[in-house]
Amino acid sequence: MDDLTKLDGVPLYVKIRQSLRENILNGSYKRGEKIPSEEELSAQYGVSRMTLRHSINDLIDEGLLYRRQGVGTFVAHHHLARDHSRLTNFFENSRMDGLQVSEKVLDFRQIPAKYQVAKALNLKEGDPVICIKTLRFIETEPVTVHEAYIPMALFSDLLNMDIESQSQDLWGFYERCGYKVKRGVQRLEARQADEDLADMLSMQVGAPILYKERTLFSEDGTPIEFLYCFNRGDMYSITVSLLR
Amino acid sequence: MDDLTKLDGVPLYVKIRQSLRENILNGSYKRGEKIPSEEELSAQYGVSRMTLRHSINDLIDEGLLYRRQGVGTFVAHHHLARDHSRLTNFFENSRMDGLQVSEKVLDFRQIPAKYQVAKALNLKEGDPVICIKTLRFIETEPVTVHEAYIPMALFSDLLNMDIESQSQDLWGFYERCGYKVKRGVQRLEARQADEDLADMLSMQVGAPILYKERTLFSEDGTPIEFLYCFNRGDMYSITVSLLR
DNA sequence: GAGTGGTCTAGACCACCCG
DNA sequence: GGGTGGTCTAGACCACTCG
Repeated sequence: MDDLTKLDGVPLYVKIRQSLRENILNGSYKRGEKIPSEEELSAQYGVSRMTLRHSINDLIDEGLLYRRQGVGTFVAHHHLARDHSRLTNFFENSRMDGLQVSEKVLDFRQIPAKYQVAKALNLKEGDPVICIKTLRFIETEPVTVHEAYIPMALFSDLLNMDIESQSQDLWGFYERCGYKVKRGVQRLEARQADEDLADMLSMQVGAPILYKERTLFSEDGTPIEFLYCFNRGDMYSITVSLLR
Repeated sequence: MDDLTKLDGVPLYVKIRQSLRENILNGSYKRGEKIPSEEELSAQYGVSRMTLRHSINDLIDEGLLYRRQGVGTFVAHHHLARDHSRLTNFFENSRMDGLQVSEKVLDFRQIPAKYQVAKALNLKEGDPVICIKTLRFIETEPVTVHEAYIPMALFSDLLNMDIESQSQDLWGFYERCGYKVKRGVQRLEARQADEDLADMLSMQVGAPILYKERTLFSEDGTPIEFLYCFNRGDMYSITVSLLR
């Protein structure tokens, strides 16, 4: 039993979680039905009940299972698409949908932080930040103007690099600097295109824009990036899933 | 030790979690700093390490702490506002901000489900649903047209009730019927007001609308409600926080 | 090597739900 | 009363990080 852990370095609760997930997804455990009790399953997998509960807790967090005290553990009726409960980035998202995406760098330089940027990044007004402004395309159509600000104090290396090679994988760059993206807070508004935006996004002045402000944080809570994002209303929607 | 559990019925890990949370929020444990090791803390609280880890895991989920294997457990630098990572409803939200909110019922009747509604609620096209359409006001300003559909099969009781008394607490009504709101998936778009919307929301035709579609689910994954929501762009924004 | 978190055990008693 | 999940223990060994 413990041998299994040691052989491949994969914890038992991860293997059991995977096994249970397969049973749920392939229908061995049917939607709405009770799965075997924790005692039964721990005997079946040859582990202690605590270990088995670790696996089940993970699957409950994913929304695949739910518990009713004194009754049992059940398969949820509806399985939420996992993608939408997670923070993802534009290029990941679009490429998963099989779309051709590209971008053009409009601006890239160090500037002093304005009030809102400084506040979001936990800096003082005027502290140095790097501004990366890009225009993003899906299949040759311009869809998004993207204006990101990152603290110079954390990411000054970027100025010595070729921005064209980094701009499509900023999150990877952050991670290589020791700041892995873990959480984000975003605010969404409906706006209208002004002349500049209309021009860049090939739309009419006054056409709807899905406006997004977002701050990204690493696991330790350091603000990594503050972003303004202007999305063509007719080409772009945002899906999120939330817990009560 | 166990006495504590029995006296008031509050589990130890909940008490310890609360104690740790207080130490973090009042600054006894400072942002970015290491808290005592798990062994130390479990001795301090007089519990086993597994119980202590239960408390810490909860605080990590909340974003207050993070772990680094082989190093220690640390207080996160930034504490996300908890409100925004959770599904909340209009009246809760606005009243917490101290605003006067009200609503007018525009439509309330049983109809056959159209394709999109049926699909979201896991019904067949034409299955009976209840439509509740309302206009919502903040401080006498109309801000939202709200069009909810709920399965007749689950909530037929509503037809015998006074909708005016229930419409501001639909989630409470769902819960009293045995379906507690637990998860939701929403999709957001920027649109423009057509003549009807412009009229209802006292705005000009073509003005920006933050459009939202949302499906609510109970813990067991049953779809409870499907919603179309048209929000005045100049009065309404939506904030969400997400995990990577 | 010392200290830390990651995993795991083999039990135990309790609270809850249902027939 | 019997079955279920909820909580808890007192250890153990491992993997990782750092000085």
